[in-house]
Amino acid sequence: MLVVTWNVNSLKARLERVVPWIEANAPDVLCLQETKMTDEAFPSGVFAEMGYESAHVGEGRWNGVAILSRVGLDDVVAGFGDDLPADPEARLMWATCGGVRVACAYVPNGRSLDNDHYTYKLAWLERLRSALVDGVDPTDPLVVTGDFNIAPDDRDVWDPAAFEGATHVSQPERDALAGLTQWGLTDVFRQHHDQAGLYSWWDYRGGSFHKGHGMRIDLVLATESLAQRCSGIRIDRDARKGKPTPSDHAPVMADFDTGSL
DNA sequence: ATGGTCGTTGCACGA
Repeated sequence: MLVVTWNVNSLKARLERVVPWIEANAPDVLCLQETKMTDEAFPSGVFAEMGYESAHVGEGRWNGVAILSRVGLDDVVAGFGDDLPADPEARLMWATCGGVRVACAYVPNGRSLDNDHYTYKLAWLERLRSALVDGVDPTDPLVVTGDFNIAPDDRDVWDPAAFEGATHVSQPERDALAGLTQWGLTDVFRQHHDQAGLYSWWDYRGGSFHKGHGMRIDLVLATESLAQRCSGIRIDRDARKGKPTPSDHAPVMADFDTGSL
């Protein structure tokens, strides 16, 4: 089962890149972030014509997440699925696809360490951890994937020194991510790749992609029963190139041998 | 190609 996460930075603007990418790569499950559209505008008919069921949790101008699947799409839940007041922003959804529970997450950016949005980011991650603790059996096959807006360690940042005092690399953010892994999730990319310099996001500004100035912030986290079935994971840098304008994120593609699940 | 962002019911702000 090929599971992909891709922050598309507006599905409306990116549809002419996303459709041919799906045709070329045939993901079984495709998790999208930053669709930036309402549920009414979500092009479910386009995906249905390609053989995909889909569900979308959107709010309009900002945020928005979706899950596309050609291996079933059941028990869709918007948000954290807990009893607390709903998150005001459309950043999380769940579905069961091909026997795997899938969570598609767009973690808040944080903006800067002294910003209220950074506090929101840390609280959001803790709420996700609590939702896992309260609602998921860690021995079940679960993948939590999406744009985490966190570089797990310094190998995941083009110049760690340039990010001192900035978001995405701060210890509280990395600790919040560690809270998820301590619950039972594994960053499956690091099961297959040790080296530094493998990124999933490059700023549009200043020719960052051309210079190799990126970060690995789009993650595929899996529970142990699923992580041990991951046969490979790669980042499709080609999707960050060319015209029409690409997203500033590349798709991350993880293969799982789910036949025995 | 000797610089260099993109997206939004935008025209300032978030990423």
